[in-house]
Parts: sequence; structure tokens; C-alpha cells
Amino acid sequence: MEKQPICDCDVIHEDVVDKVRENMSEKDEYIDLAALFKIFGDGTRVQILHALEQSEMCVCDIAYLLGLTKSAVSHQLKALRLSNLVKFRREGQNVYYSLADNHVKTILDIGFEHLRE
Amino acid sequence: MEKQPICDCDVIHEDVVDKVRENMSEKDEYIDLAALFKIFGDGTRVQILHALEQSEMCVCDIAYLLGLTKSAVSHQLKALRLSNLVKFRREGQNVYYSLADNHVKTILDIGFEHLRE
DNA sequence: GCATTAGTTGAACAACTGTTCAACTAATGC
DNA sequence: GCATTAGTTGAACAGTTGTTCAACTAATGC
Repeated sequence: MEKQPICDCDVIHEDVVDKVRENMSEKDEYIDLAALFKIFGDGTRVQILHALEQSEMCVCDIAYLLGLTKSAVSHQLKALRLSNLVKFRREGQNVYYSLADNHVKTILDIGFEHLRE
Repeated sequence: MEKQPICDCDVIHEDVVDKVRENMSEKDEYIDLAALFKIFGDGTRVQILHALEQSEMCVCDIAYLLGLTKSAVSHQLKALRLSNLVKFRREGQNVYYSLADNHVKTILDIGFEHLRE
């Protein structure tokens, strides 16, 4: 692993930093991780996810529940789909969305727990 | 709880929606939750958090480790502080940061796990 | 006191994000 | 076939966000 660019300070705990550096992952992994959490970083999307925790719903249901347009909901569902957080099935004219796995619930729960402290 | 504004569709599964609505929290709670995850939604911040998982470090250490300026790091640490994700102690000229609690590690771990699937 | 270094902070600017709007596709029923 | 409704999508625009820069505070050592 090559040296990082110079920061604007002189004294550092080089031994500590080197040790930490060994256990750091590639920068891209952190960017991917951040991209995942970015999805949870929007009020509309966490509402959708929390709603889907209780029942699968079609786009109209979600739009009605949250007081949004189908378009706005669909855009957000697309983001959730691309991050593999929701799955869907078409039934006639309706497309039913549900949570992809239980990571979603776990993450939301821990988040709520942190806020309650 | 008052009715939501009208969405742009006719047919909805009102029984399902009403049942889901009963178990939804206040909108503000979702906004707070989203604000928390927004903090995890940046590559620099998750790098800082993951680094602090291994050892407390001063601002310069982190800046050197990640190849950033003290200013950039300090701004991000402020965001992390305001969300109660990190704590700090001053020792002379240095300010040492560390994780506030183990929610941080748990959240990062589940995030990594989701990505690996 | 002064000089130096660690760290913070506000403003500014570029990059990104979420909703709206309009146009579109997909399925149903006539 | 056509009309209707569910859902998707791209462009546009306002609002937000992260880094940089410059100015600042805090602690140390002389």
C-alpha cells in the first residue's frame, strides 16, 4: 500500500497510525458502505422501509400511506431496489414491494435504539 | 392522526394501509433516524469510524491516516460528535477521539455484511 | 510576553440529492 | 382496437452536502 499524501501537521503517533492502517479496508469498500447507508439517510426511504416491515404493498398503497405521488415513491423504490433492500413482484397492474432481507429491520432497529439513548 | 393528503391513484388496499399506518411512528422520528444514517452515508466518515474502532486517535493522526487536512477531518468529527457517535478528550494540544458506544461497530458490521451477499 | 502547532469554525463553491413534471410503458376491461 | 389506471423514467430545479480556504482559539515552550 503506497503512502498517503501529506497532511498539514508535524507530530503524529506514527506507530498507532501504522497499526490502524494495517486493518483498514480499501477506500472503495468504505465508499460502497457509505453508499448503502446513504439509502437509509432519507426520511421518505426509511418510512417506506419501516412500512414494508409490516406488510408488502403496491406503489399506490405506499404513496397513499405517506401522502406522496406515485412518481416520488417509484423513484425512491428504485434506489431501494438498486441497493438490494427491497424486492418486488408484479400482479396484474400492481407491483408489490417487500423487504429483501432482514438486514433492513436490524439496521433500522439499531438506529432507533441509538436515538433513544 | 389526521388523514394524509390525496395521492394520484384510485384503487388502494385501504385495509392494509390502515393497518400499517397504525404501527407507523411520527414522521419526525423517521427524519431523525434518517439524519443518523446520513452520518454513515459518507466515505470519509465511515473511514474515520472504522479507524476509531481500532484505536483512539488525535485529529492529526486521522488526517495523516486518510490523507486529508485537519480542517476536513475536524468538520467530519463535529458531525460525528453532534450525532453522539464519537467522544473526545483533550490532552495538551491534542484532542483524542474515540467511538461513543458499540452501536457504531454493530451498524458498520451489518452494513458490510449486507454488501458481501 | 511571543512563536509554534493542534484543532475549530464560518463562508464559499462545486457536486450531489429529492421532488415535480411530463412523457412514457404495462396491464386490464370494454 | 381504445380508454383507463399502475408504475417507471429522464430532465429540471431547489435544496443540501463535503472540501477548501482563511481566520480564529487553545495549549506548549521559549
